Amino acid sequence: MSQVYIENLNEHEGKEVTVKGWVYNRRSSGRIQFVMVRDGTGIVQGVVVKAEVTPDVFALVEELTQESSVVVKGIVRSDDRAPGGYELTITDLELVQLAEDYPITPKEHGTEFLMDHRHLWLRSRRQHAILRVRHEIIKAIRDFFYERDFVLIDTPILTPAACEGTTTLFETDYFDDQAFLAQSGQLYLEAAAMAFGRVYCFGPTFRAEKSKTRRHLMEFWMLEPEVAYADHEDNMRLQEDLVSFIVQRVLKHRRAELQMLERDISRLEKVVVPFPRISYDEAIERLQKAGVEIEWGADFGGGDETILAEQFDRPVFVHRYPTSIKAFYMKPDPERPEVVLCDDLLAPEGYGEIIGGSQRIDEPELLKQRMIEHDLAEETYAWYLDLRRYGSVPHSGFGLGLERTVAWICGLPHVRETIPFPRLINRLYP
RNA sequence: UCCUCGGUAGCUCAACGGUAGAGCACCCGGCUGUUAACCGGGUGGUUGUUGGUUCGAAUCCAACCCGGGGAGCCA
Repeated sequence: MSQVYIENLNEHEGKEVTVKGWVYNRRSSGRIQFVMVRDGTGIVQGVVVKAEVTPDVFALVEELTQESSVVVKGIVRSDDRAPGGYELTITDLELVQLAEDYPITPKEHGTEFLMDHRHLWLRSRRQHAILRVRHEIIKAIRDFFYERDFVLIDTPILTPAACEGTTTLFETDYFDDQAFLAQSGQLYLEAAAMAFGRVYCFGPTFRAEKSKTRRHLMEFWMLEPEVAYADHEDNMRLQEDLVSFIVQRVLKHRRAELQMLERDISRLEKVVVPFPRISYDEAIERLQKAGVEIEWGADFGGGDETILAEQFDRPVFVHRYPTSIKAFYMKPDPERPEVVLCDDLLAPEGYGEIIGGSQRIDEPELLKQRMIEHDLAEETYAWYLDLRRYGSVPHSGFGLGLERTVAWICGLPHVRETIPFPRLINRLYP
């Protein structure tokens, strides 16, 4: 008799199976005991009746502590009284290890305590639901780009210099030289786009900003596609296609997890193309109309983004920001050089910016000029300028923050639960 | 870095100038269908740290440490 996973128990009704897992909780009532067993795929209630097992097994079950590891034999029965619809009438139980007092009890805990025990917190149902949605989103992203014949290009994590000069980088020693942890793969990806046409990278990204908000991690995962010969409009279409594809996929495959998280699914069902597009100019007008004191030329704060996003029922593009507040590589609008061909995609319900994208400068002279303006060392970026010397073409790309996307789709108030081991400003443990 | 809220039992919290408490966890006992089971009993405290005010401080004051939320910055 081989191991059966709890998520497949319905295929074994009436049969005796072996489940290998951990004790989630235990209740007793004299001559009958209920042991909740989880195995990573689900939770099932085991019923131990004193008259139906050996005295040794019954006594052993009485000793079981939360999270003790056990191998359970039992008969699968359908029962309306059981959480999940199926339960296991236990015939035998083998203790693998008796767990010490488990810190995370079935009662409430504070965030600090749970974060200190993140390695154990991952065993809880809520964390399972979130991380399975994350898993589904990652799979959706990879499928989306595979189906569209993009090539995955892994960009380096150790880099010699900043991508966008303003951001703080984690510094490290590189054989007595200086190196930084990558804050973006974009520049390398532009090189790859000139080689392969349609490419993307998807990996960890590091920012040493002393940010302390619900939207920031020091280490987060970013998806960055880059497409040769794509202009700003093509870029936004790719973004909305991707985001709606991700949402549809999660709705299709992870509905149970969303329900466990008590996510308002109707809000997600509205996320279909096309997404509304408003210019930065229009966004400023909308904010001023809403009573926000903001002038043309200023960047938006988190609150401003929320006000804008609340005016729509699906993610909204804000495009053509002032050149002065955006990155050096963004291409100015030929008809209005004071703005660049860029876009931010703001998620609904106050989740803020999940994508930032732009068409890139393809003229060598302008790019060189911008790099001088931004005090970027020419020798460090010589290779990047080469891309404009040898067959330069219009091209565009964007970056999608995975954790913000997971937080939005799951309806979580904070990004820290969207990654297995979050790196926050004051947390490097566990 | 700044603003704001908080730190009391292993955990979640109460007591807000006058003997430091409850629920859960844990230990003992009871219960044949429990659903964060329930019922009875028990163990468990340098009230974040240091100093001050007071007859008396968890409580009031100051500094510091740690954490939550927010700002800036960004995905």
